[in-house]
Formats: sequence, structure tokens, C-alpha cells
Amino acid sequence: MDNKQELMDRALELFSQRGYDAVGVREVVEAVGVTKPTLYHYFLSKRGLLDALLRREGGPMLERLLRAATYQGDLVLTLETIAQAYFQFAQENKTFYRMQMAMKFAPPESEANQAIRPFSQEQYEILEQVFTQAAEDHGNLRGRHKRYAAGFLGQINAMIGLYLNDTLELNDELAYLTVHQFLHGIFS
Amino acid sequence: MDNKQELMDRALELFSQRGYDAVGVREVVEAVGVTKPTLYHYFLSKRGLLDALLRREGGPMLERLLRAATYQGDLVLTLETIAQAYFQFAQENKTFYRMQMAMKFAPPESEANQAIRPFSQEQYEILEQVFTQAAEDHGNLRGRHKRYAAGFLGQINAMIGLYLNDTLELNDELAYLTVHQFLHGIFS
DNA sequence: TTGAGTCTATACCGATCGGTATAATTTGTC
DNA sequence: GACAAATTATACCGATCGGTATAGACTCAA
Repeated sequence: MDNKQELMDRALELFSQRGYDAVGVREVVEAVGVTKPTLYHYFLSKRGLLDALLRREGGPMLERLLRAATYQGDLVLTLETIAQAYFQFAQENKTFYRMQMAMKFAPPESEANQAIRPFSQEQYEILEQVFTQAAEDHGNLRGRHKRYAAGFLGQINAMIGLYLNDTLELNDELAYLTVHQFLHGIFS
Repeated sequence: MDNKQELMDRALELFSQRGYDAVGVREVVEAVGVTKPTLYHYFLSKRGLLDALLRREGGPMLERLLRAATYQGDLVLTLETIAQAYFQFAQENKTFYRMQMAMKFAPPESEANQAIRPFSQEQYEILEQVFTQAAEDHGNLRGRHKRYAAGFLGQINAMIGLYLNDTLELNDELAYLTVHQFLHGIFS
């Protein structure tokens, strides 16, 4: 079962660098130093490997996001906590975050996108809930939670994209700036 | 040369639906009703087909963006024009926009991402220039043009993402709202 | 120590991958 | 109608694709 984890580790690395479709199972097993039946014993299929990988890496991320996203009457604070959680996770799991982004924007009928969809969907639902609950305190937000959730995550991911490109550092100050800009605009 | 265009048309459709890696040249030529040597006569390689496709579809998009992004002292107006240009182009070229997004977020060592990079880069440069020029009128923007360009495009693409998902309509009102929110925040 | 279950390797499957050598066919020009 | 160039098809290349049948090796409980 050390092989099992190592297969996921290498697959994560390779998928993140070159993409799920472009990486063959042969390459994964050779990088680990085992043979194909080993992989198929643990994961049944290439897709099974991907799903296991998403569960192992995505589960903890959703837990952290959920913990960060409990709205308690202060939207500014909640969004800042969420932004910090995203930034920290992206930094601690750079490789996975890169892969997850690629899969999220992959074509709708691709295996990669179909595999990631539940994971992305849950993120959106958690974020939408924040804006829905906040609308009880800020009436002018009402009915726009989908747009705001997508827009907010778009901002977050734009910053993380720059970080993955070595153009930017992620830290709590940037989280503050991002949230502040989202709430009050770039002119303020 | 009718075959040439039709090969690009079908390739665009297939790449957009299932991804560059997952679609074989065999499938492309069969969809058009020709054989492989025809494709290789026009494009030399699968990658050549992709590059030709990006030039044909991406060129006009960059022209439109460049025209929309001439800053003339009014940042609000310029950003609105840009947002409208993006929205209109995404609506008129839904398939290409989907493909271009997938390639933009594809893994850095994938062929798809390497092919799209100059195209994405030029978009960023055009947007950065807007914010750089606007900083002459709005001093508090200075030194943040990279973040703002990425953030603004992130917002735009978040909205287009919802549109491609059939969750939202793109129109001039949404362009206004998006820009207004970017400039003044969701509270205003 | 035997037997069941887990794990892994050898060796193979048919299908598809991107790409091409060769030649026939079409097209436009003189 | 002759000829060159552009275009297309037939048939093939070696390599790799995801996946598996079979059989050893290992662990562990009885």
C-alpha cells in the first residue's frame, strides 16, 4: 500500500505537468518502478486512479473551505478567511491546485472535467451559501449569489494563477486586498 | 482549400468538446470525410492544425480587443468597452472561447497550453497597458497593473464561464455591472 | 503447514496514436 | 493537349494506448 500512495503521488505530478490525457498509465507505473497490474489492482482503471487522487487531495481542501466559510454575520471577515484558506491550500498543494484548475476549465465532455465536476460544484455551493446568508444582512446582495460566488472565486483564482506563474506572492495581505477590492472596488 | 477550412472547423468543434489531446487526427479527418494526408498536406502536423486554428480565430479576437482597449482618459468607459468586446466575441464564437479557456488553464507543459500562450500573453499585455496608462490619471492604481489586469480578466471570464454553463446571459447590462463592481465593489 | 487472500510481474491483447512513402487524381497554364 | 503544380487517396510505419489473463510471491490466520 506504499505503492498505492506512490502511484497517486506520481500521477498527481505528471497529470499536473502535462495533463491527464497526455500521460499514459505506462509512464506512471514506470516512474514508480512497478508494473501495470499493480496500478489496476488498486484503482481498476486510469479513471479510477484519477478519482482516488481527487478524493485524497480534494477532500481535505473541501473540509478546510467549509470550515472557513461559516458565515457568522460578518461578510468581510468570512470572505477574508475563505481567501486565506484558498491561498494557504494553493501554496501547500501547488501541484494539486494546478491540476484541479486545469480540470475545472477542461472541455465539458473530457474525462478530466467530468471527474472534477462534483468537487468544483461543492466549492460553488459553499460560496453561494455564504452570499445567500449574507444577503439577509445586506439586502442589495439578494438574487446575485451565483454571480458573486463565481466572481469571487474568479478573483481568487486569478491571484493564484499569478502565483503559479511566479508573478505574485500569496499572503494574508493579498487576501485582504483581494477581498477589499471585491467588496469596495479598486478605486477605494 | 474548402477542405482546409472544414478541417479547422471540425477540429475546433472536437477540440472544444473533448480537448486537444483526447481527439485524434483520425477522428478529425473522418468527420470531414477526407484522409490523413489531406490534413498533413495543409498543416504538416496535428500541432500545425492547432496553430492555424488559433491564428484564424484568435487573430480577429485580438484585433477587436485592441480596438476596444484604447485608453482615452476614461477608465470606466474603456473597461466597459473591453467587457462588451469580450462578451460579444464569446457569444459569437462560443466554441472557440471554450477551447481557448481550456488551453489557457491547461498544464504548463502540455502542447495545448504552449500553443495558446502567446495569444493569452497578448491579451494580458493589452489589458495591462490600459491600467498602466490609467495610472497616470489615477495615482493609486500605480504598480498594480498586473494584479488588476489578471483580476479584471478573471471577472470577465468568470461571467463568460457562467454563460458557457447556461447559467447567465451576456449583455451590455452585465458588462456594465461587472465593470462597476470591479471599480466600486459589490457594496456600492 | 496448509490454505486463503493480497499484492506484483511476465507477457500479451486489439485498437489507436501521430505520421508518411507512393502514387493517382485534379487543377490551372500555356 | 501537354505539362507542372497542387491536392487527395491507398496502404502502411513503429510506437503507444488502456487493459488483462495467468501465474508467482508474500502475509497471515488457523
